[in-house]
Amino acid sequence: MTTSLVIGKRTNTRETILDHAYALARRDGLEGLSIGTLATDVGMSKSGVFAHFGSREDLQLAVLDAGSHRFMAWVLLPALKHPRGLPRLRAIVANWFEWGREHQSGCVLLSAASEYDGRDGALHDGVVQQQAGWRGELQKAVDQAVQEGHLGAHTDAAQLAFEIYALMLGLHHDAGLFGFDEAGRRTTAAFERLWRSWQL
Amino acid sequence: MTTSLVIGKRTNTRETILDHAYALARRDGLEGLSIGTLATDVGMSKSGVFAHFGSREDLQLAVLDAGSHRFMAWVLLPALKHPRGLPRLRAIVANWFEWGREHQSGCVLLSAASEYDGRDGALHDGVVQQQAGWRGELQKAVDQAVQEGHLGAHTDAAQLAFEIYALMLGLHHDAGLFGFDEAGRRTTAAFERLWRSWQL
DNA sequence: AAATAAAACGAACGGTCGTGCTATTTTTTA
DNA sequence: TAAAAAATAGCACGACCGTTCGTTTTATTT
Repeated sequence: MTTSLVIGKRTNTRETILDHAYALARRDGLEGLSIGTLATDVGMSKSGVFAHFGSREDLQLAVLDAGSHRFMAWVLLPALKHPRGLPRLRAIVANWFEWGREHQSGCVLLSAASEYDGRDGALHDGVVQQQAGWRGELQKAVDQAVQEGHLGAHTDAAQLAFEIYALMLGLHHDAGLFGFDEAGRRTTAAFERLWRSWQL
Repeated sequence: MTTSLVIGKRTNTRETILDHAYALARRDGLEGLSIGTLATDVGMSKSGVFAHFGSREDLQLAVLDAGSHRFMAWVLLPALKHPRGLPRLRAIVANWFEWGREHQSGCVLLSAASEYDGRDGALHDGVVQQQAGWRGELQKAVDQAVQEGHLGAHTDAAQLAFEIYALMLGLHHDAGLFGFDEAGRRTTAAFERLWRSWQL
């Protein structure tokens, strides 16, 4: 009677652990994530959880990776159904905005960026790689909008990507401290001005 | 033979401790600040340091306050020598930019904002109060620029303050991850566009 | 059903954490 | 200079940290 899921038990509980770890890291950051708390939360023993990752750092890296995948699945993938150019770019921003609403009580990727920007090590490298990758995707979307003629041919894609990112940082910041509603209004207004100023 | 500094020994060493604590918190955040490490760093016993604050939370609050004062002394105060309006506003931004250069390896206020935005307690309240206060100062400077006729009368001061803040978040973010030089260029370019678009 | 492999547990390790407490040293006051 | 007060050190506490290891349970294979 071999039920034998193709995924295997190991992969399965590992996924469960990562779910809980991701949730905990949203509140306390990757640096605040402890194996003991995580084990209690997931209903396992400390050593049982530990065995799945081999070290705390590997756990943190796995959570970072999980966060990256979730972000892409939420923000980038759905936007690919929209036509290349400005429609897709605006879809990315809209999805990102909703991601911000969902994660106003803490985003793993963003807190990781500020936790590890100053030091070195595997986590720093992972964060830089993740951030550079996402910035690249964003820049690519801008580039396509230029190619499609939706933005001026002289547009500096890296510059616009930076400004888009800065506005989303403003959204997360203000949403976390002062509430999402007002932060969302300000961000929306800023984006309207942004599109207008780059379309000419 | 009473040398008797007016400041008193207590205030004096407390200031020394806060200096070291501030430096440590720049790298590890307020949450990563530990009394043992701090005591070693300042060359005192753990309990000796502890006695100056009564609790770790009070120490963290004191460091937050110290950071706030340093920021104001660096960014706002020197700008007050410039004439009200756009000159002073631009001076604020310029000083803030230089503050960013100096603090690219971690800013206590900014990391505190992302550390405590999600939870509650005295530190959360302190961070919100500090951030709201600074945003208020920024908004006031914008308001004055409107009154002086340097910005259009229809200018939404809170909106412009938000966008200025967002760009500085972008600067800190990119400087920490990708280096200050490119981040500084992008931020400068973004500000040029920003001033132009609000001056009309 | 028996043998084998995988997974989770439980206890313990050396460390560090924040925090009390009492003693000792240093500074200030008289 | 002696007495009073303030500042610091030293030590211990319970709790939690990441990690290791041997045992026990669970799942897979023969």
